Formats: sequence, C-alpha cells, structure tokens
Amino acid sequence: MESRIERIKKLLHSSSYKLTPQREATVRVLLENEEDHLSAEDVYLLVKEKSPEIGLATVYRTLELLTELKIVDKINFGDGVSRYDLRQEGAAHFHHHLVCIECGAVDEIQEDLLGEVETVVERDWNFKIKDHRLTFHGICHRCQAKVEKAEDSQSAINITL
Amino acid sequence: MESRIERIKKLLHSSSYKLTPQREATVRVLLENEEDHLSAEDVYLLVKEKSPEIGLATVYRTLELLTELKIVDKINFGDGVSRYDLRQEGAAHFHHHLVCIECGAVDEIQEDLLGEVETVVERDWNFKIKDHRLTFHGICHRCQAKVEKAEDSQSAINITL
DNA sequence: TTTTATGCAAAGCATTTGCATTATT
DNA sequence: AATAATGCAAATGCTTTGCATAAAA
Repeated sequence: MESRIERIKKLLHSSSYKLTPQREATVRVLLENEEDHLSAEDVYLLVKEKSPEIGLATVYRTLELLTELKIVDKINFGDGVSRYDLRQEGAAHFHHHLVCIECGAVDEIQEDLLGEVETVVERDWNFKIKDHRLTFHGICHRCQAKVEKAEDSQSAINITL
Repeated sequence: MESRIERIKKLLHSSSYKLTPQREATVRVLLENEEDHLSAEDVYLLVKEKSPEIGLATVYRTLELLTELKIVDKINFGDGVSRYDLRQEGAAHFHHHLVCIECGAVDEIQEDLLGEVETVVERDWNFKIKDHRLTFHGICHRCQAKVEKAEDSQSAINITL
C-alpha cells in the first residue's frame, strides 16, 4: 500500500512541484503532529530538530504551497498567528474546531455537522458553497471537570469549617 | 425612545469607561456602516473624515474596548486583517458570513442556523458552547448571475460564428 | 543549461506600546 | 489634584520578498 507521503509527493508532482528534502521534512512534521494545530514557527522548530539547516522562509513557502494544493488548511483562531492543519485524505470539507476559552485547547470534530444547514443556505441565500469554517468557543470537557473538582474541594472546606 | 448610541454610552459607563468624542465618532462610523466588515484602517479613514485629529492607535484601542464589551465582534476572514462588526442588540450569538471567493463580498446571515448542531456538540462532545464562528466560502448570487450572463453571450458568439 | 528551490537578511504590514500631553471627574 | 484617554512615534511580531547560491530536470 502506498504511504501518505508518497501520495502527497504525487500531488506535488501533478502540479509540477518537487518534494525536496525540506518539503518532505515539513510534511513529516505535520504528519507526526496531526492532532495539533501548529503555527509556522512551531513547524519550523520541529523541522529544525531533524534538519537544522532549514530556513523559516522555506517553511512558510512550503506551508503556503501545501495550502494552495489543499493538502493542509490554514486556520486562524484570532490570536494573530496562522495555524496549519493536515486535511483528512479525500475530505471535501474542512473539519470543525472546539476552542476552549479556559485553557486554549483546540479539539477537532471530523464529522460533517453542516449537511442540512448547507442545504438551507444554498437554497435560501442562493449561495454556492465550496467550503466552510465552523469553530465553537466554550469550555472543554477537561476544564468542566476541573471546575467540578474545585467545587468539591470547596464544599469539603466548608464542612471542615 | 433611547438611541443606540445612548445605550452604548451606558454600557461603557457601567464598566466605568467614558464615551469620549473619539469613541463616539468611532461608534458612529460603525453604526453608519453596519452592513460592512471594516478593518481598523477602514474605520480610521472614515472617522478621520469628520474628526481629522484622531489617531490610528485610538481607533485600535476603541475597537478593542468595544470588542471586550461585546458591542462589536472581531472577525478574521484569513486575509491578514481583523474586521469589526457591530453586534445585533441583544444577540447572544455571532451571526454567520458568506464570503464570495470570486468578488470578495461578505454577506451576513442573521438567523441562527446552528441550534440543532449545538445541541449535538454539547451532548456528544461534552463541550459547553459560549459562542461560535461560522463562515461559508463559495460563490455569491451576484457572481453566479455574472457567470450565467457570460455563458449567454458566449452562446451568442457561437451562434454568430 | 535552464528552471526551481533554498537560506539569509531585509522589508512589509497590521497591531501594540511608551510616553508626554490633554481632557475629564 | 488625580485619573483616564489621546496622539504620535517607535517598537513588536508575523509573514513575505529580494537576491545570490545551490539543487534538480
């Protein structure tokens, strides 16, 4: 079976780009950190661990290229840095995000929850949808658990008093 | 009846901020361009027309303040600039956007389309939703009409040939 | 040998900050 | 008088670009 990196190589070639060592190193970092949402700087530092000679500009250029080819998605959570996220293979749409306003964690929702909503928008607004971005801001399950714990110990203190 | 600007003034006062002439001028620009999605620079230029002495930093500071107080929403369509959008009064949630990839126009959807989706997310992901961002990328109704027109004239040319 | 990609440093932008001045309470 | 807000210029931080060098087709 063909590896993910080989398929990406073919995608690059089919647009007459090369998979140079620097590009490969960058893609590998993205593959190894698929569940994260790395900034260009993050990617740069991780790539540098194995390929110390790489330059930040090359990482930026590679990420831009991968974005153009829709191999990665460029996202922005409003903190002033772009983040890069490998697309699921064959995914027509961007996945969704859950951003925790307590701890900053970003979780992903791979399921497409917008099927019906998109039907409505295309019909009622006469808008031909090509892609979407959906992010929820709120409290993640981990922070909710933390608050409950804190409340528990608060009660314990009250009892002790 | 109380005006929108007076209500905003009260909101500022209730957090012990003043509605200075510069802040008022900024808010007025936002009110007069409610359907647009102005960048800080856009707002600055418009404010300057009536209050030429204002500084860009003040506009930034005012927009930040209004964002904190949830009077405006700060949005980012991925073009490297933040845009500011007056919230509908009493709106619990952010409205949605339709971004045209042809002409760049941004239309708004005031209706909340995400009721059901949010129920699912809160239940299945155990995530307490506080707000959301939903943007569709695609072709707006105006550009779709343009393409049809172009196709019509293309047929006409073929017939002429 | 012609094109494409890289690394570095410099440049570009949007945004923020320091600070002296001005307005407001 | 004390606090808060402003304007300007300088600083910051992310990202892009110019250009000489190196690698690939």
